[in-house]
Amino acid sequence: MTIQLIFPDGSVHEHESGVSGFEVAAGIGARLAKAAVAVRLDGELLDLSRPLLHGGAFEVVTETTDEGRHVIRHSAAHVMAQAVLDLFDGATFAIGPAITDGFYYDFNIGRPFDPDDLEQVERRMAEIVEADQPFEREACSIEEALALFVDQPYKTEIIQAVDDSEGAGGESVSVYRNEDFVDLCRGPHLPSTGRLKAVKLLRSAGAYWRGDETRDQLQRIYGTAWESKQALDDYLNRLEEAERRDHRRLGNELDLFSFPPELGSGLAVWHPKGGLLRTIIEDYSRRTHLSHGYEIVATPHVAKAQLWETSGHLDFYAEGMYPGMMLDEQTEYRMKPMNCPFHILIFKSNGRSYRELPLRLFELGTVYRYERSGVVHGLLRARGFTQDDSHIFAMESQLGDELQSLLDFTLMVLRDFGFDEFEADISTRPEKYVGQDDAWDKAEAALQQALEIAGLPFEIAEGEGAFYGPKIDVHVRDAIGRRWQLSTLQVDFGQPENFDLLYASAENTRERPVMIHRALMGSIERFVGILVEHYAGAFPVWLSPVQATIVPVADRHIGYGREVAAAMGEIGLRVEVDEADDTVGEKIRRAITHKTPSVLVVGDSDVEGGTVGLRLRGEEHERRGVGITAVLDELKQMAAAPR
RNA sequence: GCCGGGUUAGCUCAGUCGGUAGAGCGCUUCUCUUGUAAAGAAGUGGUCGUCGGUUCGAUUCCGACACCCGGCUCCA
Repeated sequence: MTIQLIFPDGSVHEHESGVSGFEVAAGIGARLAKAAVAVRLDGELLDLSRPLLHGGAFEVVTETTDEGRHVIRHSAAHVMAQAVLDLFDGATFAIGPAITDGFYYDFNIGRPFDPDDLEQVERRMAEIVEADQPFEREACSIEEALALFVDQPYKTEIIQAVDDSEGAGGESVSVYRNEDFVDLCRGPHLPSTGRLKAVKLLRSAGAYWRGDETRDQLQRIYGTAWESKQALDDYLNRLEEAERRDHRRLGNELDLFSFPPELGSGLAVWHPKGGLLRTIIEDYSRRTHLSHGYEIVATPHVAKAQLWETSGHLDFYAEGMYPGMMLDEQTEYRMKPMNCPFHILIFKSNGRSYRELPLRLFELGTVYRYERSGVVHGLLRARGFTQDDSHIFAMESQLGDELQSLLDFTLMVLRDFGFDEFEADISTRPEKYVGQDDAWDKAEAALQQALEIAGLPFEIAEGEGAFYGPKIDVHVRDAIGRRWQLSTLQVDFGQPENFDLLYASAENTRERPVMIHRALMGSIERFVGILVEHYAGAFPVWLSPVQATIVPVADRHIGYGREVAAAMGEIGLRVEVDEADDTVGEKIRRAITHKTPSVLVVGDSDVEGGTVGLRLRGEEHERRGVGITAVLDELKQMAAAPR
């Protein structure tokens, strides 16, 4: 009996039924066979050794693809589990998937791993790889599997749940064996452990069984595995690059901000250069909101607890709020975790007409959220931060148009800050929700349509919406490909209800408006953190706190340097004169390490000719003797804000 | 909040098997007056995170707390 395999190029090839994926790959080419780690038949990934029993779309999965690396990492996870079970008596193991750029496995060895343990595990893994043990797949019944893993409570639980993602599902499960190690696994795996060429364990950490904090705390070991030593090194270099970009490190080196322990966890102070950077960003934000139909408001940082009861925050998110303060006898006050109730009260301060809608209230509003102690992370997750927050009050009929222009505005802002790769999520109605079904339907459709018109790729996160409305989250990719969630556009049917918001319609009836909560940068703190990492601290000129450093060659050139600085300051450039008693080389080095976009060296010939030596970031050579007017023009142009 | 690791000079870090500490950079001063990524010299700088315990003696050992780091969980 023969089967027909359809290759990716559309060609059809006949093979004997039962032929292995490896044999097919070898028939195509020796190099392909060597690089193969698995095959895909009609969408299903199979081991190279697996007999192919039916025809269909066929593809060889090679080691340099994401899927191929996934197979490598999954096999590496198995070898790690094998090593741990070899080394630690009574060790139990839970799950060990491949993840982006690596893999992990969760264990219980009755104590945490220490760094020496990891080295030992890594050495044992190397021995297993050296032994080149074949991975062998077996199908077994649930009963057989339970007997096989009788000493393994986590495996037993998985088998009993017949978890489709772990075993084959249904009546039987698959296991993989190499030597005396056996693990429950769907596969596929490499043909043998010897195919692992570049594996490294990275760290261990606690993790809950099934991700549930009420269940066992397991010990997770993270590792990474690649198709070659070179690819592993490249990855490790990328990790180092990410570390070099870490906003906490750069924030310190560039003197932008700090987190004094005296203030408490998650609370930043902004140093002069960071304060300037923030102000530039905030000014941009106010400017663009004003030119896009928003009105700026300002609101306090605390309010009566009663307000948060009306808004529902105390019901749902009390544990995320700072505790109350008792003032004026019996009145409790709370720090604000959100700005919306304040903006709502501004809406309510007047009777509103449909003619005023959509009413867009904007504020750089500072909020305080009591983040759990283990989660604060520099500027990216702080306890006090400022949102570029707006609440839009609109008629339901305006929702579609409003969301669409809002999305345009959002993308404009993100592009202005140097992001040009976007992805979005639409989060739809959860199980418990407020508002009418048809209103939800319309809002979800409006969100989706806005994304389609803007041409953004998006995914639908079913049931992930807040109870009060659906939302769009916009993610960007940074300069080294990392994904960050920035903007959120959120429809709210709940708060207008809670606060009994009304407007007078054209027919002079009282109607309930719909609200949109939205933040584009999200939090200014977090946005700055992401910008620091995106630009590795080397901000575009318009954002640089210091746009030019003037370096006098000798003391006698300081006066001229100051004149040049004054001329630059007059056209709005931010300039410093480095008057320190250092050599020219040292001063230039300092300016460069501080990521100043332009360095202007002034010496005898410049004083004489009214020129400077101009060194721009990114240009290979400096330019000598450039006339002042030309420099001013050039820098002014470079420093122009996007709008 | 949970698990693990950590906290020594402004920064990055070494060190003390319990007898109160060191480097590089920075900073200050002096000399040099410099032309495109580190001139030379001399200084300065630490309640060894906080509080308690053990001890003749604690920066070192133990405990609690604070803060940081890596994960988990959470993220209106």
